[in-house]
Amino acid sequence: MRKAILDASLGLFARGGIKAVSMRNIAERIEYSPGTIYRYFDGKSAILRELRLGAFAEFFERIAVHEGVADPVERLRKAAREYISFALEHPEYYNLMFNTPDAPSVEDPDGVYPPMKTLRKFVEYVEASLAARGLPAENAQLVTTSLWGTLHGLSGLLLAGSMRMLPESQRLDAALDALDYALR
Amino acid sequence: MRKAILDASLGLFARGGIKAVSMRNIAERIEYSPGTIYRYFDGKSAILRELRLGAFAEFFERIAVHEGVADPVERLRKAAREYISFALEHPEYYNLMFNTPDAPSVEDPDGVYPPMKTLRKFVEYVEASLAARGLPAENAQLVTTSLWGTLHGLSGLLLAGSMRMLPESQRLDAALDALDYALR
Amino acid sequence: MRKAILDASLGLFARGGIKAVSMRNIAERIEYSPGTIYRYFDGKSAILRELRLGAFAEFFERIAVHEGVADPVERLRKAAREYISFALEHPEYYNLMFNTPDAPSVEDPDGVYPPMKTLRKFVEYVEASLAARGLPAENAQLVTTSLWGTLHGLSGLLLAGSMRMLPESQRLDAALDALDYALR
Amino acid sequence: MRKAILDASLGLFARGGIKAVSMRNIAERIEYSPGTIYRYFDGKSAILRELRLGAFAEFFERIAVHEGVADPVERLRKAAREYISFALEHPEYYNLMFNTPDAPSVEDPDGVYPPMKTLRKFVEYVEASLAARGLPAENAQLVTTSLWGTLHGLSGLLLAGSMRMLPESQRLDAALDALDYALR
DNA sequence: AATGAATGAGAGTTCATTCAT
DNA sequence: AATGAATGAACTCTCATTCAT
Repeated sequence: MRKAILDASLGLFARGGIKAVSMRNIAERIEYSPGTIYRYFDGKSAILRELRLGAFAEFFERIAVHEGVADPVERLRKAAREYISFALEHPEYYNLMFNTPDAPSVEDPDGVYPPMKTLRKFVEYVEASLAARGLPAENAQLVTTSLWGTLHGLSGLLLAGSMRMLPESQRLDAALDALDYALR
Repeated sequence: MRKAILDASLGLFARGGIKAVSMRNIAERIEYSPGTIYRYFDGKSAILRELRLGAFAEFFERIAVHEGVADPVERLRKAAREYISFALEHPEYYNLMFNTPDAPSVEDPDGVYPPMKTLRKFVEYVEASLAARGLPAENAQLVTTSLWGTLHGLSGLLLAGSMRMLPESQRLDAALDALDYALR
Repeated sequence: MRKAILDASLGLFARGGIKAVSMRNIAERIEYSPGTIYRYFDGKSAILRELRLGAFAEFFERIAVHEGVADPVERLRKAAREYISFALEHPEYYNLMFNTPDAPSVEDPDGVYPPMKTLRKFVEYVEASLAARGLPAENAQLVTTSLWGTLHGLSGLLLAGSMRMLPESQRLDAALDALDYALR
Repeated sequence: MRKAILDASLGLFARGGIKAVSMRNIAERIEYSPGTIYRYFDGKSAILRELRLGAFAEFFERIAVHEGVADPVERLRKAAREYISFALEHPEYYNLMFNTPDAPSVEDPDGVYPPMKTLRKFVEYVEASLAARGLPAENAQLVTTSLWGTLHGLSGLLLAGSMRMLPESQRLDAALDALDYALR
């Protein structure tokens, strides 16, 4: 039931952005009265918070899905592609995580901003990749920041339709090529 | 007078995000009545549209400021740094351009999404840089996409405070290092 | 127009207590939309505040109406009777002043709780009365407190219907006799 | 169990006035569901009614506690002081009895407004006091009304903070002095 | 005996917009 | 050119109450 509310909220968000997520709209979608929602959530903020937490969790799962790949470089490359794939497949999640200025901030139990978990995973992969190539580990942070910025930027551009200099069919490939390029 | 309205709107946006930009608030700031604004703009959307167009224009100016630099590589590097500087110095412009999902979309007279103009400038710089290094021009589009993504991503991360894994004092340097790294 | 709003509010208060004073009800009474009220008042609190201030002012006027009476004792006696008359004639004012726990507190420009003004007038009258009888002025404060308490108490009892031990016709007289008694 | 509900309600009333007494809040305090309360009471009004009846009963007990005092005048004086003490020690009861306009009216089984019982006790004490001083009993009603009014008024003023013309430390003494004064 | 689910009404407030003057 | 007045819809949230289980 909390699930139904969250689903409805997510659906509204996907269609009309954060402005479309109102208690009234949610209530209408789930075909309950507005007041009922307050049995399951403390208020609008609580809903958005949970939604964002869920998005971050889902995101992390997707990034870590190639954990088992043996070759560190390949593992990193797959994780990076997964990042972009996720953004394209779940634009509503991605926007909710990174492009919703008005959303209430969320902190996980450690008081850490949620994407940190994913970021640390990337650092780990980068370190392994550097080691595999016999490069010094000291640059791991730097390389990860660069990569992370590239991933975030490409995703943002793809989602915002800011890559319209390219025909639609080529956009994803272009982004992935750019990514490979950034990865050397 | 249109200017006054736009200034007021921008000020409101800077302080409280898009939610703070209301006709009432604008009217109060310029010390006119709400209705008066409609003499100069068709409505709230028109104001935001113009504001965004102005932001894109300003943005382009800043990026092109190093046009006169002789060394193509240095020119590119300076433009790239200018990108990030602009985002940090004018977060309200940057957010209005790229991080305001609810804002009405703007197209310039050619029906082109405004950042394209800036993007093309980058392509130009990249091509010159590649040529200067004796590299084939065919990769220019690709390199630019990668660079653009990185710039957009790093700016977004800096503005959103998503680089909290680093102490504040190091964030900008880290981003610039990552940028240099991406530029080789 | 502010007047119309205040009148409507007072009417609602008189009929149904503070709970009946809602923005919606006021709007309905004045036959305007709820939003319109906000052109004239900052909100519900502002309305209630003004209403209370008006009540206190009206109250003071009534108490001071016998200012010109020459005999100090008679002047005091008349003021005291006026107190009770006011409470009975304008129960909505009296209740708004003294029996509306949820009402927002009001302070006059000097930061003084408004009934103080009336209270000081009573002190003045009491002092004059004591002097007229050759009694020491040092007891003025004490006598006034006693008298004020009696007036407040009798008014409260009359308004709350707590004097039902007496037939209705005798209540006011009984209270006034009690008052005279208290005044010696 | 009814007790638990009433206790919870009283606690809520004490903290936040009548607005804080909601079925939801009560349910939360007793750690039952809102619906359960309806097994024990017909609704919110029934709870408040019972609460008020209890308050009046408690009040009466306190007033009558000096029943055994031999000297009639002293007995009356003690009862009067008890009145004010009770109001100060149990403001929640006192306010519920006399200063809660929205509360449902209560009538005891004889169809009598509950404070009548206490009032009659006062009449009794006053009559005895008059007799002890050799004064005619016919004035008893009158004297009692005056005294009752004074007690009610002083209590109300003390509770409402309307005696701010005096420093806090002196307020109670001033009220008691005024009371003694009224009692001659 | 108790719950959990749900409702419908109502609260205060803000908004973009219109329009006669 | 500008205002002041007004609207109607939207917003989040709380409430007393009911009722099948």
